[in-house]
Amino acid sequence: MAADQLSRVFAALADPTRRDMVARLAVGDATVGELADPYDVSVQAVSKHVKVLTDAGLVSQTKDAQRRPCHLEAEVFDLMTKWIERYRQQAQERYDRLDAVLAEMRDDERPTKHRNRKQGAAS
Amino acid sequence: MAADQLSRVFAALADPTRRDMVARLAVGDATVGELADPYDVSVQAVSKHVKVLTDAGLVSQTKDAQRRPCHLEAEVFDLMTKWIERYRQQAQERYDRLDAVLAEMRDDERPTKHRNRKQGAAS
DNA sequence: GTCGTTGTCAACCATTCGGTTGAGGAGCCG
DNA sequence: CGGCTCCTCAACCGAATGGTTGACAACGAC
Repeated sequence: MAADQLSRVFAALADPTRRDMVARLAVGDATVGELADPYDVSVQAVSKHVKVLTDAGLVSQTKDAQRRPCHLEAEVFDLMTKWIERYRQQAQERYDRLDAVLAEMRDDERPTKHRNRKQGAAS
Repeated sequence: MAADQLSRVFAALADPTRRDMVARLAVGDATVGELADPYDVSVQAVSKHVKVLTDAGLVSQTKDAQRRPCHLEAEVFDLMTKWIERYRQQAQERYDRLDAVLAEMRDDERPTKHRNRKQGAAS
């Protein structure tokens, strides 16, 4: 199983239908039936999708008679954003520094092809 | 198949191993073998992971003799961030100004029964 | 109470996924 | 050339996924 929350969140959003549901829920809460409406799949399938979103912490459900209004939880988005930003920044940084590194390498060696690969082990 | 890029990106990052690889690549480029090193899985499995990341646009590979140095592509992160931010903001907004306003706006639609429900409808 | 609505659970099916092993292509080195 | 390294492709396997249908619990409406 996906185990950790981040995995569950990403997995949940990997499905276009579920992303679409999130988009809809961003506008306002909706019951399972309302969520199911735009799609030609069965209500059970939608119920499953909602469960996936709920397990991921993206959605919470309350009770309203037989209905189960779904509410979008904004906090989990921060979890993703944090992860993404972290590595995006590192990658960007590294990219920005690339010129310097390349210049140095260029200066250091002539095109003897590879001699000492691996800039991989940085820091 | 997942079809669109956003789906592929999210699906790619849904796997902890692949997220880990991204984390590693954020530090610096690495060959497939170097990527495989920390894990107890076969090189072929890692190669598959790299392919998934590549198909998602998160990673690019170049040629260096037999090696295939992997490079993290920062741009795709923006695609995700954009999507996330969009709906996070909507959800947050909606949360901030509470249901009262929307419930009022929506009070007129009320289909014959149960008027009690929240602001479920989206156009 | 009975009926209709709403949603979930369970079982099943086809496909996908992450892993394996085996084969082999590409490229350096001796 | 032959051998070694690095990596990918192909086939296979078990588990998870997304969908279906059928049953049924919960609840309001009559």
